[in-house]
Amino acid sequence: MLIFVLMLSFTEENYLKSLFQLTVETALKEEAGTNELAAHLGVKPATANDMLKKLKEKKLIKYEKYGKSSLTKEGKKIAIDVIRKHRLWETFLFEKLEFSWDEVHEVAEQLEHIQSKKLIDQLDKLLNYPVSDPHGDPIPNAKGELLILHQHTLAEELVGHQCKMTGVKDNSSAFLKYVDQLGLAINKNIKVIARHHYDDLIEIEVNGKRISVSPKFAENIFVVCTACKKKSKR
Amino acid sequence: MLIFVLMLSFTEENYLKSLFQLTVETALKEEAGTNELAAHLGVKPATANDMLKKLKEKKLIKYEKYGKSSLTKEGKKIAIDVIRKHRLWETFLFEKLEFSWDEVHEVAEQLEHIQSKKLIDQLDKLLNYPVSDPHGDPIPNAKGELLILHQHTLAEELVGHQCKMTGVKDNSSAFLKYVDQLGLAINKNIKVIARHHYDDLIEIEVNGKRISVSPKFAENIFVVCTACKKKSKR
DNA sequence: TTAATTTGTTAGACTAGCCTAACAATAATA
DNA sequence: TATTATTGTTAGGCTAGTCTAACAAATTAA
Ligand SMILES: [Mn+2]
Ligand SMILES: [Mn+2]
Ligand SMILES: [Mn+2]
Ligand SMILES: [Mn+2]
Repeated sequence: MLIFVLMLSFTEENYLKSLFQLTVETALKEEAGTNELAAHLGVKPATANDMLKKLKEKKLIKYEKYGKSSLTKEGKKIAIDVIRKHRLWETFLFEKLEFSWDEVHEVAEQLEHIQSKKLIDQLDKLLNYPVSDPHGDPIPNAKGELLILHQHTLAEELVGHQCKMTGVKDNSSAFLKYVDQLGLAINKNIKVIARHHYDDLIEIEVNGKRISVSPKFAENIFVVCTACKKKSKR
Repeated sequence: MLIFVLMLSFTEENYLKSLFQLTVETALKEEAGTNELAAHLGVKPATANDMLKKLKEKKLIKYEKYGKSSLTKEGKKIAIDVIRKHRLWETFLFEKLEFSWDEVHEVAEQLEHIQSKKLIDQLDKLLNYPVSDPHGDPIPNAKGELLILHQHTLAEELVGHQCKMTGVKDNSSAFLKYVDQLGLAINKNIKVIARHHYDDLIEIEVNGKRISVSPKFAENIFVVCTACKKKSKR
């Protein structure tokens, strides 16, 4: 019996990953538009359009002319696998190779395309089956199961509430370094002191010190409210 | 001041590596032919010819129409860097991820193209600055210095001499598994018992047992003679 | 030293992945 | 509803890397 292994290029894998991130992972919608996808990947719509046809041909996405696109079951499986590899590599770089959390993403973008089941499973084992990466994002397990839980952001937190930082939305090096600078980090306790309506700054207390952050900043910090403990889905 | 980083494709890196392996590393010659290089890379001569022109343009090789090719200083530097990455990754897979020596090469072929100086230097540190890979091949250091020492092969060893296995020439999985099967491994002591001229088999003693190996097999086993201790260059 | 063989080159074609420019369909708005 | 803006598609072109087929140069053998 001949097993057919659908070998995808780096580019194809990246399209599937992007589509996943624009739909399933943010759970806000089931499908994404061509321009949106192109923008997310940093290519022109015409380019994305070609690839959408190709991925449809390979039965990895659902796509109809002038319609939005979504992943098929098979496409989703591949996207999750790429994300698993990305996050395990980020964790490896952070835990074992002394990388800081703002340095890991760029290198993981390359490493996520290495093809070797044994490699990734052994890496998982070496890291002791981590459940989240250095940015607080959940790592899919070997079966492709991914915990998708909606964390709310600091921007949505109520005044007076105590919460704990669980992750970041923006993964850019610039943002992450800024977070470091302010003394924030995953698992830090944050108390929302006040919202200044004059300039929309949010005053918080962290490490026993008071600082003010912008709404843009606060929207990129995931927190879990230690007070109201309410469950939610991402 | 703008620093020009010559970004090479996987393919270009592979051509430089191949050229290095056909020339410098085996020290038998300074230059390689187009057909020879093409065969080593598994492409057609016409394809290699195109790339040779391109690499000449980039000043990474010396090449003249109808002539042999050789690496420039810059080309050599890049080739050694790729080889360093390849062998460090092989060592990592072997030492940290429970890969066997016949499994590492294939994955290292992919990993050797990842671009990150920090990654490779930290990997080197994690592995405690290894000097040779699982196949006994020398690992270039961070400065690009590569120990090129000629080891002779079991096929050249004299009858009656005692020697120690130091590496393998053939890195194929098939060969390496065969070596395992016969109870041979790096650092094993081997005594050459006899040469059977009838069928050219070489009888050796290893692990207290006598076995016979073919000339083809013996030519792919590097040894150092423990008796005659003579120095030599590869 | 001519002929045969080997080695290397050129021309032309193909695919993947990207682009721009022109256009078509859909959605938003007046 | 008609107009405008947005979104998506097509056509055609580019580069990198590969191929085949035809040919040219260099080497080897007769
Ligand atoms: Mn990342
Ligand atoms: Mn991450
Ligand atoms: Mn190898
Ligand atoms: Mn090796």
